[in-house]
Amino acid sequence: MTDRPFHHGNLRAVLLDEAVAALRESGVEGLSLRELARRAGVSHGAPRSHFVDRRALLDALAVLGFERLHDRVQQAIAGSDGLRDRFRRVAHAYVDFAVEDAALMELMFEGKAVGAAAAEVQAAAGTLFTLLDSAMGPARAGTPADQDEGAPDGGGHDDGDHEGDPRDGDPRDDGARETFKMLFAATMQGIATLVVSRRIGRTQGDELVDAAAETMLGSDLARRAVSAD
Amino acid sequence: MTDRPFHHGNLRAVLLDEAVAALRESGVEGLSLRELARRAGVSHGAPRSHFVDRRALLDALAVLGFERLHDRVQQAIAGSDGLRDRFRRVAHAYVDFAVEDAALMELMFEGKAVGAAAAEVQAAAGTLFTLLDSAMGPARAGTPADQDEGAPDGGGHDDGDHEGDPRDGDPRDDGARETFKMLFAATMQGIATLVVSRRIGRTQGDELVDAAAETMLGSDLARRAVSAD
DNA sequence: ACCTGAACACCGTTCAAGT
DNA sequence: ACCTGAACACCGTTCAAGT
Repeated sequence: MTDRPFHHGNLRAVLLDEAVAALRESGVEGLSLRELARRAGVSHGAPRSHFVDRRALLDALAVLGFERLHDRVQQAIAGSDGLRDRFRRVAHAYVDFAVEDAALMELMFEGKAVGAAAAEVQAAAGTLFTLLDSAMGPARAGTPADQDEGAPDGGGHDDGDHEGDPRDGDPRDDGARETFKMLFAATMQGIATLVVSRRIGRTQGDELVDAAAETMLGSDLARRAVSAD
Repeated sequence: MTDRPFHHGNLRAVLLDEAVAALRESGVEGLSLRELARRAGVSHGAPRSHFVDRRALLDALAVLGFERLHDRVQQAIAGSDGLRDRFRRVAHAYVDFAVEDAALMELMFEGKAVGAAAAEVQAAAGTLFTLLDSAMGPARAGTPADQDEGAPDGGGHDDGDHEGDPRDGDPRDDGARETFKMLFAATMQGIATLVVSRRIGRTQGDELVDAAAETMLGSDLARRAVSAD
């Protein structure tokens, strides 16, 4: 209809959408700000108004990626019936997303963001991990399991400094929950990597997801970390 | 000593070494052929004699990466005592390598190589996976477990076409072995990714490796796939 | 506030020319 | 066989100028 296509108030959103598509076509290395500007019908300097540099765009894409994955996992949870089924569905949703948007996933787990952008990415990741936590069934009373929202540093030591009594039953319970959750994310991430790198086929990947889900749910760790509804 | 540094017969090796160092400093995106040429003291066109383009260099680096990881795993196996200890040491060696040389690892599992280069990378990966297989203890008699050396394609269906008798005991045994091995690689890969992306700390990563090793060794899958020495 | 377009430094790739 | 150096197209980034 109009002569000059769009690029009015929503250039930022257009660029991000175009970027997601470009990522699927040619990966992170093939992602060019100038090419994006061309696709959006603006001059090569225009993106600068919304992203100070290429890194800023990449960081915004990482945040967007975590949001989309969060939605996918949420849908998987919504359409599930019981702990076992839920666990399996979430696992498949996670790996499917990681395989379909491999380049986006790469940006989400690059860890190259710095400063405020890094905090935003970590926050988006934290929201996803909190959702994964909720998929593990209700947490122990008094342990809301949200200690992963804070700083990305820490040292990994979280024992022996907040209980006055050395024997207050199950002192490592939310530690197990945290471990289980991260092990889940790591395993699904890794399976996706094997598929993307063609080390295994897609159907073999699906079988691996099922095997992993079974193994994890049947483990000693699960007994301490996961609870039925 | 000499005025013009080196670059005589071994420019290819020099470029690869320089590239590994550059990868550690500035990642895959920061790797530039011209910069490498400068570091090696040759003109920017010189690398062309050894690598037809940037992709060829990246593929060569992937192969080199698999060889180095293979060596690390082999050392871990050599210095271990018993199945459990061996398993744990290999796991840590794998993750340590992946964290220290994250950018190299990225190249190893990108899956962007094409043609002959892709076959070379797959072959190098196959050698590593065969070693991982051997770390799982002796295989069943008559199943040398080397069906992962072939083409990277397949469809994932490997049942019901080579046994004349439908009930020849443990028909899925080496299937379990394959699954276990790939699940191992996937899990360690994923843990490394979480560390690199700063989603977890290094010490937390080490704890995850131990938890994963324990969970995997104690699984039903392990009972079918792994054998004591 | 947002976009244009020239300018600059850097890059990968190609190729004739040297040794 | 291996390397040089000019040439070309592309890129990210900066910035004065427009609206």
